[in-house]
Amino acid sequence: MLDARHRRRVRQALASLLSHHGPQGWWPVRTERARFETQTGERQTRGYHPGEFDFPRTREGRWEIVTGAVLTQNTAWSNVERALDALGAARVTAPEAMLALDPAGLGAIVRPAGYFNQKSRYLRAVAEWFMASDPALAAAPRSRATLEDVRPRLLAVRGVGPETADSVLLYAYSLPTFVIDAYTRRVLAAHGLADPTTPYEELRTACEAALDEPTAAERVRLWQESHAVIVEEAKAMRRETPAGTARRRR
DNA sequence: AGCCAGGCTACCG
DNA sequence: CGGTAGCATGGC
Repeated sequence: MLDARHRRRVRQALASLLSHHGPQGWWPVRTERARFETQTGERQTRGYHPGEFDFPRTREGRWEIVTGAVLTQNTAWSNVERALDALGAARVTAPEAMLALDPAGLGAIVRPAGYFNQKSRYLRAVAEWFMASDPALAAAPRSRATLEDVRPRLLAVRGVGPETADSVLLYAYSLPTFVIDAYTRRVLAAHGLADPTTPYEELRTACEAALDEPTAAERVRLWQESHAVIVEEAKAMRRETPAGTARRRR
């Protein structure tokens, strides 16, 4: 997995996925994209911004990514959208607004995303982190040093594990870290590139080594797009072999 | 009718 | 360390 030949195969597989699926424009930031649409008159749904890498542009957008990253834990994105809609309808779109509610009240709003008792507690915990950390982080250099400073402290927040942390750092703050999730493991395994049980940190450093780029900005763009096309590919794989059909052949 | 979904915590040996 | 139960809704 870590030798030069495997790194090359990972890079080739990613290049193929990138050209096959095309620009993705992750992470979807619905509120900001809506504002952008009105300004330009473009019609683009669901907040994705393919080919543009300067999102999110606002505190509200960064917080929406944090919220979505927590809500999507082991949960279909369609259910997360329902919960985000409910938060918007209730005007609970800032960390301060979530902390102003009691946990049960917040849980009632995010109910469609499932695990709502846990997730309302997680959201309140990460709201505290966000209010304390976002001002400096938004202005910090998008460097490995910034990443290594903030990542352990984000991981210390209740409800934030490695995938949630890396999604926030990569997509809300454009920091150079690679997101490993169930999709990543499935796609790598399908290409015979990694054992899906490989520990998180090991997979992350391996993917980062395989998909290195000359500059920090290019690295972040590649890693943002890579995770997005891995998700597309994994969903395509699922459509071709739905659960229950001959996954286990012989 | 089940099985599954972009995890994480707590607890066990 | 590796393994597992519990958490919950909506789609197929």
